[in-house]
Amino acid sequence: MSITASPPLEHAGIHKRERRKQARPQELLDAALTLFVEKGFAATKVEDVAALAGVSKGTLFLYFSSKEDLFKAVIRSNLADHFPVWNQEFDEFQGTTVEMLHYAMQSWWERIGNTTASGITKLVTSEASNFPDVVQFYEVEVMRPGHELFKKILQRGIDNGEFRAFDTDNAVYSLVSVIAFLSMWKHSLSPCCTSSMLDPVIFLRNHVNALMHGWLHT
Amino acid sequence: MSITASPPLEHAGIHKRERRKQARPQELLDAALTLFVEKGFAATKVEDVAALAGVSKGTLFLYFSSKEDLFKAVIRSNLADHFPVWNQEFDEFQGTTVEMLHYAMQSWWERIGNTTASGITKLVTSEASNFPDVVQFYEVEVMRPGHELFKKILQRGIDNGEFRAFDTDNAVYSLVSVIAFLSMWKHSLSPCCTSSMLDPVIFLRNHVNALMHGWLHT
Amino acid sequence: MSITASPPLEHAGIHKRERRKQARPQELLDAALTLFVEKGFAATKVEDVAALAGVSKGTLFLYFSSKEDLFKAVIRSNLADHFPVWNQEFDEFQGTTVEMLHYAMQSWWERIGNTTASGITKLVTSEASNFPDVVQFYEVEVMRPGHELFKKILQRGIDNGEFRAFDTDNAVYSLVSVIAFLSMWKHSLSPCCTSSMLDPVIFLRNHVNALMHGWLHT
Amino acid sequence: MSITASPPLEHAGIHKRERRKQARPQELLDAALTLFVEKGFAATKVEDVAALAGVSKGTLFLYFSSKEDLFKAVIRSNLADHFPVWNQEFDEFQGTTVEMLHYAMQSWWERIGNTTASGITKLVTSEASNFPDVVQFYEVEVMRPGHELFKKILQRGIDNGEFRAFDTDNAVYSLVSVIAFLSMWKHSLSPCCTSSMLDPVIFLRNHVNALMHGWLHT
DNA sequence: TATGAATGAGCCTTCATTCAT
DNA sequence: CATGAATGAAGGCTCATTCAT
Repeated sequence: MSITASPPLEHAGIHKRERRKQARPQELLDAALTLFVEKGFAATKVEDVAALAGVSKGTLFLYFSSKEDLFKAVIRSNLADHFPVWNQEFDEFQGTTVEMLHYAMQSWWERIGNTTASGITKLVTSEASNFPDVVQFYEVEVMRPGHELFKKILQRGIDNGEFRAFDTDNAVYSLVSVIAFLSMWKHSLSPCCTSSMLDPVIFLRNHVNALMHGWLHT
Repeated sequence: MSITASPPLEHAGIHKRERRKQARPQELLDAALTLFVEKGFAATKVEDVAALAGVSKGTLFLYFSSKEDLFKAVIRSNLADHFPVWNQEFDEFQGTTVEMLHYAMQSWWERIGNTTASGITKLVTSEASNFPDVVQFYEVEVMRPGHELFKKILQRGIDNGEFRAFDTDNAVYSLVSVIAFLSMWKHSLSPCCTSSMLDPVIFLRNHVNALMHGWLHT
Repeated sequence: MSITASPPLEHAGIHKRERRKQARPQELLDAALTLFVEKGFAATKVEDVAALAGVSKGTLFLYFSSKEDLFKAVIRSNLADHFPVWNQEFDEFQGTTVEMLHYAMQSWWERIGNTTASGITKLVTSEASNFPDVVQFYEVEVMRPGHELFKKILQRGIDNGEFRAFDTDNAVYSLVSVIAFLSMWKHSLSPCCTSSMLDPVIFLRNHVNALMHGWLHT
Repeated sequence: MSITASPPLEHAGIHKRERRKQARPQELLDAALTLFVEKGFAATKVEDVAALAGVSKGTLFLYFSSKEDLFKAVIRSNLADHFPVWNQEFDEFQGTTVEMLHYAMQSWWERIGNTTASGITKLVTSEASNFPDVVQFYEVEVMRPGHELFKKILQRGIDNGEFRAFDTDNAVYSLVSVIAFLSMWKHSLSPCCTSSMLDPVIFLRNHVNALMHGWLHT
């Protein structure tokens, strides 16, 4: 639940104060994620992050040495944790590759996309040029593993004869692009666009279906 | 129509200085677009915008009452000019709808995507929640007309029997999402990601091909 | 009587912990003196003082109500203990006044100058205008007794015919100034000046000799 | 008079505003010197420096990139300018070396000691360990040239037979120490010590006399 | 007593905005 | 119209001080 899997604390030795101390970093990271995603990095004041986490300005600096450090920690703590799980799910998956692709997209939406966590994508995109090293981190820890995972899925489909052979590298971007798009949509456009309804679940199903009919043997 | 190019004005009785005077606002808008896209709104200093436009800080405020006003003007001035042309091209287009879709995507890349203009998309997305009214613009001036244009194209395909009947509203997003994705890619990730090669022209062709095979009659 | 040395207490019924408790204030004063002299009052953090004394930040405030209070206590506790001894030594001194002056200067260097205690002089000087009342202490407790002691020595020399009559008040400053100078030298310049060698013992001997014999040919 | 010897500005082209701009740095340096000497570096707020110079906080940062930069500029601008003059005066001096020494000390007092500039010595001493590079600068630009100048004077006295041969290196410190002492006295002790009168001019004369003639009966 | 997590006033620094020239 | 020196509100960060444990 927290970053550092913490042993049960209910026993005698741990006081309320101490329990707060251990929870603080995550509370601050959550608050920061919310505000960074909502207003952008520069437009968010550390004081507001602290307030949202229920602490004072000074407390934040007990746990993060600077606003930028907080930014990196936010990105780090919300990424990359899912890939081990997903890679394992991929290895153990029993159904067809078609089902697998649908499952992958839908579970992304449920676990990430429909969550504040997808704001990270928007955040990294928005602030990329101001924090090149963060982008490096994002590329290595998120983009590349994600790309590889999708590529493996597509290759599985080709290998077992479901799909005809095609350029999987480019095809991955056809999947990734809607993930990026829905991240933007959720955190940027949709809150402001009263019209323009879009049901992500249906959209994802249709999108994958359309692509796959193009990839299937005729 | 590009950022730096200006149509020859020597024929009229306009002196060089006066020409500069008239060009000022546009030069400032171009400079602002460049920097806002590159660094974000908050991280861009008006002084740098002025410097890039070749004028002093004070001059900028002769034309735009505030930094926020400049931001909105940047968005406004870079929107919506293309749709009349595209709508006309659509009406006059002679080939198949498949060809038409490829043409639409490729010409978007050539005229917008591969240009500073696509930075608008990134910009609006990045700063959306701080400027809700700007998103309103964008929705009315860009997203909605774009959606309608693609929808008309898809409907044309259905009407003339090329495509089977399908949910065109959602299908449009399968096209729009890659446009959004490539805008982000060009202005955020690709400048920082040394690896992860992506050829937009090939990607767009493959993407449309895959989708259409899904949309075609089997 | 030196800063760190503490007389053996084991004989009494005082336990180790209690001994620590009684030693706390002095340990804090020693730590504060060290850091105040080294970095100045403002640049010294109370947390560092506490850490150097081996206690927590909170403990420091159990003994001193504020950083300023700590500062004043540092000055107070390091002053004035030497003059009774020196006055007695003066009264009992058997040799010539020339010998006496040399002895006074050399023993100042050994007992004070070459010790953290001379940092007090630097400290008072550096922070004087921010703590005028501290300077009052210092004047009454150190400068005035010191001046009187030197004046008595010089007067002794005049009285017993070793010296010709001269303005002893001003002459005292010729002695005091090198004491002040060596205090500064030890705690400010010499740690930073790799070149500029100065041997205080030799310098003090030469200085006193010069004052007494002069540089001219007789 | 100012740092960058400025051409006469009274002619037409220079407006009031521009004249201020050229005067600002020196005004700020003067204000900073005053406050740094009076309260120390850390205890001085840049806002107070700006206020004393008659400008706003922001203006100060137009001319100095940081408080530390201002500190270094203060030290730099008030030092080292006198040595060329003094070296020349030494070369052209006609009288005896005894007269020369008296002249050197008295003119130091008039031109530096009795001025805010002597506060620099106190300032460097107080903040030495926090700004080691400043001390390096001070040693090279001030202490060393000063030492050499005095040494040349003493050597002149030995060479022309006025003085007997003695250790000039150490003797220089007998002169330098009173310079340091009077700097401290003026800026630290004397403002707080209502008693303890000290007339620097008389003290300097007596000090030099004593060093040269000694206190003993001949 | 001792601890150290928490606080928040205060300071350095930035930068959008103004205005005298 | 254009300039750029000047402003001052705002925000990141520090650190003396408090207080629950």
